[in-house]
Amino acid sequence: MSTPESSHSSNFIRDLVAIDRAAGKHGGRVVTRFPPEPNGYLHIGHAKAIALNFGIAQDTPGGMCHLRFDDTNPTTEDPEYVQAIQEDVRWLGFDWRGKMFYASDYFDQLDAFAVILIRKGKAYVDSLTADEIREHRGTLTEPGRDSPFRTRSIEDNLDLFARMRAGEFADGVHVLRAKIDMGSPNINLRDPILYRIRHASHYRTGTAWCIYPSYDFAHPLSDAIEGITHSLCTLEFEDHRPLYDWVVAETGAPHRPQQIEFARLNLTSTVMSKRKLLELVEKKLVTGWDDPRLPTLKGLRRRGVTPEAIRAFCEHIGVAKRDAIIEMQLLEHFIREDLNKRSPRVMAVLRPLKVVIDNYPESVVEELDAVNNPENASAGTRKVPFSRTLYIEQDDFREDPPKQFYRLAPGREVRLRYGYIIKCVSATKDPQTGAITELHCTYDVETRSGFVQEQRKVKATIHWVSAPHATQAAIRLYHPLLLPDQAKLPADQDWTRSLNPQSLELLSGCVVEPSLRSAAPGSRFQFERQGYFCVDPDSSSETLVFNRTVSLKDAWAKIEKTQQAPQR
RNA sequence: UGGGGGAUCGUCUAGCGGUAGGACGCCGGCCUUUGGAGCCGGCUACCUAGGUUCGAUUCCUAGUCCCCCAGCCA
Repeated sequence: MSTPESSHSSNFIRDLVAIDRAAGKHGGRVVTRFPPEPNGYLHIGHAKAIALNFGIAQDTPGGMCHLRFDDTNPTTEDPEYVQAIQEDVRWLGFDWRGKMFYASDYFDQLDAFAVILIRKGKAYVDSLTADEIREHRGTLTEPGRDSPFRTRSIEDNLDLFARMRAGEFADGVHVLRAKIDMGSPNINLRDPILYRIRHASHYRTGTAWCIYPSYDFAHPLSDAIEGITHSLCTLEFEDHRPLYDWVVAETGAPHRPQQIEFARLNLTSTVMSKRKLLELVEKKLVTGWDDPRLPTLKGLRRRGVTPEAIRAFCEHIGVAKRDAIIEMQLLEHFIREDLNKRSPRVMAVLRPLKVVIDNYPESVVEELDAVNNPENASAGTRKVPFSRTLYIEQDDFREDPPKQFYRLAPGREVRLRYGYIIKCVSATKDPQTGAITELHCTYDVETRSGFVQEQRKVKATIHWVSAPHATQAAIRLYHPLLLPDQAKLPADQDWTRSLNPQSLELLSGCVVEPSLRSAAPGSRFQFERQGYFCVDPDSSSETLVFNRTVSLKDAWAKIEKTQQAPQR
């Protein structure tokens, strides 16, 4: 039973669902739901919930997963978000198969359920102020006290609730509360609020209503109305579960869903809370909700991350009840793994250093054959122009090469990818700054790529771009949003102080091979030896703009780092 | 000090009374016209203390530590 029969690894929720199904609970049906409030954009934490809910439905014969907008708070919600959320869920590769709902569609039914509760004496209109209600609620260690209005007659409650609904009262004057137990050790059971007055226009129902149900009332009933069998949510709702069950039972709702909680996703070196994301956007600390530094799905998409990578990540991290913080490197691993298989390779020089091949004829241009993707032979080959002057990466030359540096240095040889072995003859320096401005090299005509007669080995192969054929580009490199080891600032301190001021690195004057000239926004490439990049929508016909999705693993960077770190 | 949850390699995660497995990461090697990819090998983990049992990560007891809850947010 617990052996995985699909591509999905199991987890305790899948196990519970399988057990219920085997036992014929809910008639053997499995219906889950993803219930966002349309008050913000989705992020990778939501992706975990989406993958879980839709994944279970997908893997269960006859299983369904609904998309439901929990839009019970008119003051925070916006249709822009309902659109964006649908796009994001679809982009991730999931399909609600027409089962898209809104809690606001249930306002009539919810209202009727509230009346049922009032009639049963299980709900009452409270006329305490918000402050008074808080005072009566007690504390974590002290029980609450009954409101003086708790004993109102059913008739009065019915009348008052009708007048609340009719708009006779201002915001906050009355509230409908469940009559449960003000002494409960579970604060959620101390007569929770079911309805509040809000004279606000709802983006879907307009001004038809001026009372709105709370989450604790609307959510379980929405689940029940839709016939949800397994209502999956995050851990912080664990002690709402008794209330969830109470609402479903006391209203006599026709169906009893089961709430199951799991730990939300946390990732290192980024922020996931709605509040912090919003703050970053509003204070213009990032460029918008789709800033590629953000873990929003829009941001990840713009950065070049694929939905396949996100799904693989979600699958791998599992679902459990213990709080966990997943290392960003794990996400990066799945991004690289996916991009490695699918990305065409091209050559691009991020920080160009001009190279003149002194013994190469000036007027000649050769078209060299380059492999598009060594992981995928069917991707074929392309021609890359080679000429006497070209650009290589500044990092690929060292005037005074350290140990284990295999690249170019005075008197040293290196292979130009798909081309010749060249030897560095001299380096020209800026007399002012001492910076290397130009390299002079010679090439060995015998060593052209593909010529078999000579099998000379060199330690390194470097990428390059022919100078006269180069296409200009701007490239954006992204670094962690947060400074390392700053995750735990004192709570009273401004968290934005832990932001990495260098999270965005803008490179201009980059050069890329000419095959990229007309690359479309969104297209992804591996820049050989550098990383995975995608064309940003900011690209224009004049300037190509690339985002680095993720770097390639860099063995030399590691060596260099350990060389610099003195032994202890 | 109320209630609800949770503790397994550095980080995630499996385990359901019978040699603690996998992934990421890290270290080393092989291979390589990407210091990429791939391949091979290695890496001080069951919170503590008792108990039950032939045998405990698993069951029991008592602790310890961590997370959540006092919105008319979700």
